[in-house]
Amino acid sequence: MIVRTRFAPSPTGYLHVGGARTALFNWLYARKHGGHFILRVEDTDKERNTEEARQAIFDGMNWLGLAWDEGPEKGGDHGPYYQSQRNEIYDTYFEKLLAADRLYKDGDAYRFRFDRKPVTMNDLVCGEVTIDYRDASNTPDMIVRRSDGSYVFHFVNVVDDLEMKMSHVIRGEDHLMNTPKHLQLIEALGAQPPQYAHIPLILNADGSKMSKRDAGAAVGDYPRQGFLSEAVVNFIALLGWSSKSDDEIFSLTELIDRFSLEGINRAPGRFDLEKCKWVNQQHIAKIDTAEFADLAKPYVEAKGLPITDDYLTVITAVKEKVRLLSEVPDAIDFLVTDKIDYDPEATAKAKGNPNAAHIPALADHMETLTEWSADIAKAAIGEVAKANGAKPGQLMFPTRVALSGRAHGPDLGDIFTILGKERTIARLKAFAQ
RNA sequence: GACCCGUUCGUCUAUCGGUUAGGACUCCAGGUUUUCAUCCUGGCAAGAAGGGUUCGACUCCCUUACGGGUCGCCA
Repeated sequence: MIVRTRFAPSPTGYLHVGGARTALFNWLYARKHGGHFILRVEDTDKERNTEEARQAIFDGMNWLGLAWDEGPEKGGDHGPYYQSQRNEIYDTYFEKLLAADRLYKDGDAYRFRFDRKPVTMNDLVCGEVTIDYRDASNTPDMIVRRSDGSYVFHFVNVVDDLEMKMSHVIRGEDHLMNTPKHLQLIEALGAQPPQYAHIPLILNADGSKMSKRDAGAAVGDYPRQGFLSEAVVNFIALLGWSSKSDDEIFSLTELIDRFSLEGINRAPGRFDLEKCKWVNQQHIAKIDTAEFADLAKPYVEAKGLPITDDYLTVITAVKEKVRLLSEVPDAIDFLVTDKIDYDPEATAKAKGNPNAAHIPALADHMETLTEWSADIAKAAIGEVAKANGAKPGQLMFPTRVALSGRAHGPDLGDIFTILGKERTIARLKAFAQ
């Protein structure tokens, strides 16, 4: 059997992390088993569909790196991949149900007559679940065709999964109660159902239901916030799935290698932005400097900062200091421009430090230097400190604040190297004033 | 309300009857870094409650509580 999975969003809003994770799990499962991953657009709700939403979903999928083997912009043997273009196919299946005497009119609409019996599904995540369809009050016959002649979700979704030869349907738990309906439809059509796996939903940090407006909900916000796509993929994979090992940082290919449906959890998970940032930091640490420099460049330019000749050196100095790409501009601004925002708290602390009194002496000493390097400049601190009966380390904090205006930042040696002798001395003198 | 799924540190999770209940994020304390960060070490912190079954239960069963989902001519 060839594994075929799909992601079937309706273009009515931006790509949500829950949807992204559903797409990811389907994609991973297909890749893991050498199968095919299909993208199908469920645009049967003409009222709510928008082109912007469709584009946002495609953009989100592309950014996450979840390429589809069949679908819009790609083609395939089971198209068209927009449900709005598949009406003739649905008509055929509708006729089949009609011929089987499973439909009856309700006004101008058509309802599907359920078999009044217990329906058991064998979910790959939830296990055996039985819904008793003898209780009609709980399971009223469902509309499959509206009075305007259009078909509803349950019907087209089932027809397409059959027509597109899906082997596995991995979807959100919000569909669990829909599955027996779909099973009934498939049985009435005399077809074999795919295997189902229902994954738990994603909640906000406080346990409330995550909606489109909540922080972290829209995949489209992540690039803007400075997340690496692979980190986001890594994080959402970990929300509701476990590799059953102590490892947590995975590349896309490592995820494919480790993924299995057995590792999916049953309880809904809460979205923890702090951990997501930590995962991002770990991924930043893993990529090489040149790639990091390229990724950070748009953020630097967006803030109006110049890309200096020594940009790579500057970037190297802060690579381990940031968790998000968007933090890069603030981390390097004092290195690539001469405008320094002196943090009041750090400045007060530095000025209050008795060793700050030696800053002018340090500047004077540095002016006598004929050569300049990180080591030479650091040695200068050592000498000035010793001459004044202080430890070198004690002079480093005031120096750091004098040069950067803040308490945290790159290695002092890196700062010396990037600023050079003249700018270093100028800043020391300015600070001492 | 009915039906379905679930419940291990604050959060994400490991454990598939026998463990001092392990790891990660966060937080705290040390150490490395002459500075910042990284990093390393240590610490705080959990089986919702009550009944069973069993020599033995976080693990299996029941009840209750709590959380989530579904009950559309939305998807």
